[in-house]
Amino acid sequence: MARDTTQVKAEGTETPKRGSGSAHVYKVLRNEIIDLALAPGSPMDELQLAERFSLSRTPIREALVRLSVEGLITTLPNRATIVSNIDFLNLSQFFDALTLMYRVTTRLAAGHHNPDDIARMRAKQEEFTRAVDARDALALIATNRDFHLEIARAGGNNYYTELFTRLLDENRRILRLYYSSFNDELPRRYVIEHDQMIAAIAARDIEEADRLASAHAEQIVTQIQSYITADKRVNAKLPL
Amino acid sequence: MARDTTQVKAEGTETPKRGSGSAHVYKVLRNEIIDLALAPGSPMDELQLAERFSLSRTPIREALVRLSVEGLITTLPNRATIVSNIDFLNLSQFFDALTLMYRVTTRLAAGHHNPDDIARMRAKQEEFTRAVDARDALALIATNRDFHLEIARAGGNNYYTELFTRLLDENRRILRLYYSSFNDELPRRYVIEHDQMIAAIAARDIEEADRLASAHAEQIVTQIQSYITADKRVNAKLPL
DNA sequence: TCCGAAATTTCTGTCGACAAATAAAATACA
DNA sequence: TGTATTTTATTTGTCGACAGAAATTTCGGA
Repeated sequence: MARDTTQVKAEGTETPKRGSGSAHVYKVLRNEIIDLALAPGSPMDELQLAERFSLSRTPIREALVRLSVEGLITTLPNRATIVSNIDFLNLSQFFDALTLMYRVTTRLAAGHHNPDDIARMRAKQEEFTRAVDARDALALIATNRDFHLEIARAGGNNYYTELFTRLLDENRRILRLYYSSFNDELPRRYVIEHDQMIAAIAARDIEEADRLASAHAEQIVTQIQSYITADKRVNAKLPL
Repeated sequence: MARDTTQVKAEGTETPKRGSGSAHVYKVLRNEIIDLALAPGSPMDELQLAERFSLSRTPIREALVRLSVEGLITTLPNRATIVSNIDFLNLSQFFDALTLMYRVTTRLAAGHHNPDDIARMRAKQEEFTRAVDARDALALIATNRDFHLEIARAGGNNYYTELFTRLLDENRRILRLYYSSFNDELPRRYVIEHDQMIAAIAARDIEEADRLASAHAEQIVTQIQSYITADKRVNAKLPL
């Protein structure tokens, strides 16, 4: 019973606040999808979700539409909507876009940032370092995402930040598949690379920031690729 | 009465087809927003739209959520949802992203295309040329968009195609403001540049394709900028 | 026992209605 | 006459219900 997720009580158990219903459902489901608490392919029954969140089907439906636009779920017309599969066939597209966004956002951050941005990056980097020290693979994946999003925000281009968010979330979903095979080597290197990136951005050295971002992206891409090729059950994940 | 758009009859007046209601509303509204038939800031009354499309509020609402996620409309909580303003303050973000997508998609097309792709590009380019010959500014804007989207599709990266679609639609919206001030010079040049781009892509000359895409983007950006600076009523469009 | 058609069930898409929240109008007061 | 407050009206957010489509089950025939 993969869909038997724990009941979610409305936060505070007080005023559920008019209009917040669908937003709440959206956030919860989104996190569950990204964290793979809801497996790709698992059905999203509206009636079941309505019961779980103690809401009518209408706000549930609104949340599902939002998720659908973002590509996190797929709706079969007149049939069940399911959690979107991770598309292992188009991974190269994904890697290409991810690398480009790493580079572009880092470049922009190097050019556009203000002191507050650097402070925020350092804070996120500290969280990331803590996750590495604690050998908490899940927190590591999440904080790494947040760190790079902070750079994107500092870059100040919303079009890039939005696409990058999507890509990093998808990345988080993929990495989540392999979190058990994490070793200690790579994360250590990531900590160092992150520090270098912050330094280059703070120094407004665009070319150096770009170089570091490229190398960092390369690391992550090859890491994922090695996980995938090492996975003997790869055929189990290929959507047919 | 800017919102008094012509009544839309269900296509064919036959079977409205279950499940197509909201999709239809979405498409129609999307086009009207992009074509500026619905002016930025104009309210999207659900009841009014329901009456206009002869539907209940539910499918209307679903379409509005879709548009909202794409940023085409803005929803004030518990209040009217309005057509999003064109953000003249963040134009540089827009130009930056547009230029990058022009370049990246053209590069990918030069590397990934197959013969069918070239044929499709030529077809779109022919439509564009016809619009230029007919001095039809509106068709010119639309067919230019379609031409470049065809290149993006040939490139084969859905992440880029999606972002590029958004950017080109936003561009179409901006250009629509200035269609009356179009002269004959620039479109002629665009026809030539488009032909050169097709040739470079067909020859799989990635660097040349990139160079042409950059130049093309530069043209368009400076064109828009000159329109904006020449517009004395610029303050009327600044969202306050 | 196995296969195909009919019946049933399940779930989505749509509808009309009600309640909360905001905006607009009306009223009271200085 | 101008401003603050109450009242009304409009509009969104949510709900329960119904009808159509698919999937599932049941039933009949070979």
